[in-house]
Amino acid sequence: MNDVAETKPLSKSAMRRQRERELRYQTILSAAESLFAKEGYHNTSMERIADAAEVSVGAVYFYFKNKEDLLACLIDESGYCLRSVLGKAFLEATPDLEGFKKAGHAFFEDYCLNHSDKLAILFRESVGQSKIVEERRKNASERLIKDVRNALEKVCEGMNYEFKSNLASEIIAVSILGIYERVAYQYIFWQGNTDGLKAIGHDAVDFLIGGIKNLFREKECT
Amino acid sequence: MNDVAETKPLSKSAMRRQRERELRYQTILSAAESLFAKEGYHNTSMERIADAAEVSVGAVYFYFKNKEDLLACLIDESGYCLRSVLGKAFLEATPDLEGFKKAGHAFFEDYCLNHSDKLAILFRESVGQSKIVEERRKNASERLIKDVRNALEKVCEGMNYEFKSNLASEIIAVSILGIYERVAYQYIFWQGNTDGLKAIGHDAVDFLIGGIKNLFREKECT
Amino acid sequence: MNDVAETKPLSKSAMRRQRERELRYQTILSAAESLFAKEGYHNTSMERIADAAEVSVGAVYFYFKNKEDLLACLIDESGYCLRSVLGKAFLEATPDLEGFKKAGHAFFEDYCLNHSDKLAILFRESVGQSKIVEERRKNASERLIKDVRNALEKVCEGMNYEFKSNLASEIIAVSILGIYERVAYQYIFWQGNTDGLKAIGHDAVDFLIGGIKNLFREKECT
Amino acid sequence: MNDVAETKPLSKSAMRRQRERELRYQTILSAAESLFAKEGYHNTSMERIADAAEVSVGAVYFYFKNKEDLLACLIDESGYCLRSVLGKAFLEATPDLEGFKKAGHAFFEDYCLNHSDKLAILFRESVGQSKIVEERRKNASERLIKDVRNALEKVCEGMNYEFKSNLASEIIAVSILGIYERVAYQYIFWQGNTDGLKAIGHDAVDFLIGGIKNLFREKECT
DNA sequence: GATGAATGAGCGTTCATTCAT
DNA sequence: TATGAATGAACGCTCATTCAT
Repeated sequence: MNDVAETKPLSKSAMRRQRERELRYQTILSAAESLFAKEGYHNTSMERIADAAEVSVGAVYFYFKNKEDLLACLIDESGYCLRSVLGKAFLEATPDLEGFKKAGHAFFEDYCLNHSDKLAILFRESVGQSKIVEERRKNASERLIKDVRNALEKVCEGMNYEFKSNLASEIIAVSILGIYERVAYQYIFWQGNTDGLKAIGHDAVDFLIGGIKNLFREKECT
Repeated sequence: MNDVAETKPLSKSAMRRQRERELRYQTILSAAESLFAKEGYHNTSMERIADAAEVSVGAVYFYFKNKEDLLACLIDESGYCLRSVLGKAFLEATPDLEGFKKAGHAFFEDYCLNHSDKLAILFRESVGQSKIVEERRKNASERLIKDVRNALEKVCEGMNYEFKSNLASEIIAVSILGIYERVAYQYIFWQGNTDGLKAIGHDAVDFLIGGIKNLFREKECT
Repeated sequence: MNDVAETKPLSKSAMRRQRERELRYQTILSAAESLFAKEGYHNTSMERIADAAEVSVGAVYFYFKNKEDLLACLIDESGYCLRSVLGKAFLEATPDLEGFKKAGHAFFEDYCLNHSDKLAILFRESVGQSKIVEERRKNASERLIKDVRNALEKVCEGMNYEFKSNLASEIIAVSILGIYERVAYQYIFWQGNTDGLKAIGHDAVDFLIGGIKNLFREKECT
Repeated sequence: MNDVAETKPLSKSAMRRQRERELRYQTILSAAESLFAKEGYHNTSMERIADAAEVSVGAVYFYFKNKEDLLACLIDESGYCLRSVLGKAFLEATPDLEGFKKAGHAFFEDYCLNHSDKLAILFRESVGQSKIVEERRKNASERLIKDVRNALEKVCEGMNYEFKSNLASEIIAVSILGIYERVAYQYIFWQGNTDGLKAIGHDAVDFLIGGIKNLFREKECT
């Protein structure tokens, strides 16, 4: 695992194997993602995943410890993807609340629509499955919360605001994620209303912006 | 068949049987609720439920069609209980946003703490289990949304406000529930932070009040 | 159980009870017959039978020892009914082979069509169920065989024939029943061809008449 | 996908696996056959079959869809075996009614005695079990009927006979099978009279030969 | 006599996981 | 590395039968 030592003498065939390994890994993960999202975690057997990935059951176990691990990896991936989508939106925005608007729209118009399997994994299929899975969801959630809090801090600084309470920034972050999750659940999973998502997202973003503002106050002079 | 005639002469033994039936029903339901919440839906076998309720497996199947039905009934109960808690808070409040504050605090300080098993059923154990269960959750959710929207309408009238958009009242309702759910999940299920829930709830309520306001505007004069 | 002693002092209410008892017994038996024939013995639960007979499960067990007993009684009834149908045909016929023709037609045109539930019980639902049931079927079969052999003996006498072998009369009887059973099974249960049954029966009867003749020979003079 | 190319290079280990697979399949099927025949279909649990075949329950389900499938396969096998036994007898006979005599004797003296488990499956254990099983029995029956009718046609041609009616050949076939079935049932399953089967078969064959003749007539000159 | 709630052994079936090849 | 047959514990569910009322 020493990168320097390993990097050089990698023969061509070894490199090809490496590439194939990663390809296989991703193929299996994708197959699982799609099946978990479409059929449900418990309705998807390991054999079914192997079939869909066009490998043997044994191969799935070569790349993943077990079924739970497969789900855990998908949670990580889905969480990472969501952070990317939101992060990109924040980066492109001015350091005021515009970032939160952009991020909100990115969630509803990009993540929900273009990564709906990941959405399903993160907010539906991985819920209440086991200690380990719940731990992974918690971690993914915490990373997201941290990102949002960082963005929040920047806004604070940029606008000379402070939080009304110690907890405020965390509560804001959790609340925003709650809104994302539930609005998506309601309109994507339950109503399949993908067309109206832009308008829905618009109001949801307005709501959360109002919420943020209400936990800010202008910084007192010292 | 004559209701009046039939109602009265219900013999004492028949009445006792009726009572016992309902008691048994509730005993089983409670056992299942507790086990589902504590061990997880999939980790709880029907035999385990029967044992906990001190009845035979067959008895469980006499009162409930199957395991799924047990969960569906628990969803209904949990949803109903939540509506009661929130409804009571609204009733005791003035017809302005105070109702939403009271309801929020009721959720965090009453429902989350005194009905944590129901919380777990509604927001964790019943997620992503099956078509039928999801349908039941959706229905429970819709009833809650309707309640919140009704409360919203009253505030509108009482304060001469109107919604910024057609969707606004629904989005508000969904968002509030999203905040409830996620904040509860974060601090109860993941952090087990029951002591701080009052403070947490306080900020969360502030957040959602800000959100609501941001989707209101003063009614234009005609 | 002494018939003479019991017969006289039967009070009116006792008689009514007796009648009701027999009515109930028959109602349950009919319900079971219909359900066994239509849904299959194993697909019919005791509860289902009780429902159909509009009595409680306990009542069924009051009149019948168990499910097996219900089937055994139905076998007896079905066998008795078949004997009646065939016996009547024999009685109305001349003491030559005409009786066998009439009996054959009676089987296909009366028993198969008017007592198809009994047919199903006797030839389908009771097959291979248990030692006891099989014993009952054997007994029913033996009574039928005896009847047929008696008819055969009469034809022998009347026409001055004798059997080619000791076994002949039994084999004839068994074979005739085999033809009845299988032809009925083929055209009723498998093809549902009730309309063509007359023509079918005609050929089947011709076949068995030929068979009988082939095991007869003219009695040698002594 | 090229059959010629693919057939050859089947590696030795692959071939051995193939052989083992088929062996296992047959072992399980045999175990089931024996148990179904001896204990009855409903009294035989899948676990019992697995034990008898010295494999795990899972292995049984690897080779067969379910218990019903096991029975269905056994029906096919039993039907095929019976066709072989009868077919061989017909082939060895002259193209007159001798074939039907030989086939009859083959049934009673070969099939009934050497394949009594198959006899039990075909005529006892598979009766009235389910839609699917009944369908399989019907198919097996139809193939047998077709064979017999073919043999009948040949006799017709060879002896310049014709059938008395359109239905005749089918009725003959069905009747013959009915005689086989019932005679076997009576003397094997009910009386366990294996010793007398030759004599019994002799008379039964005489009976059915008489039956056939009675549905033939000499072809009219044109 | 009649009821129907309660029992609980037993069954068919699934599927995550392993391991010899 | 890759295969896929084999495992077997575990589960949901059924239903004939009983028995207190």
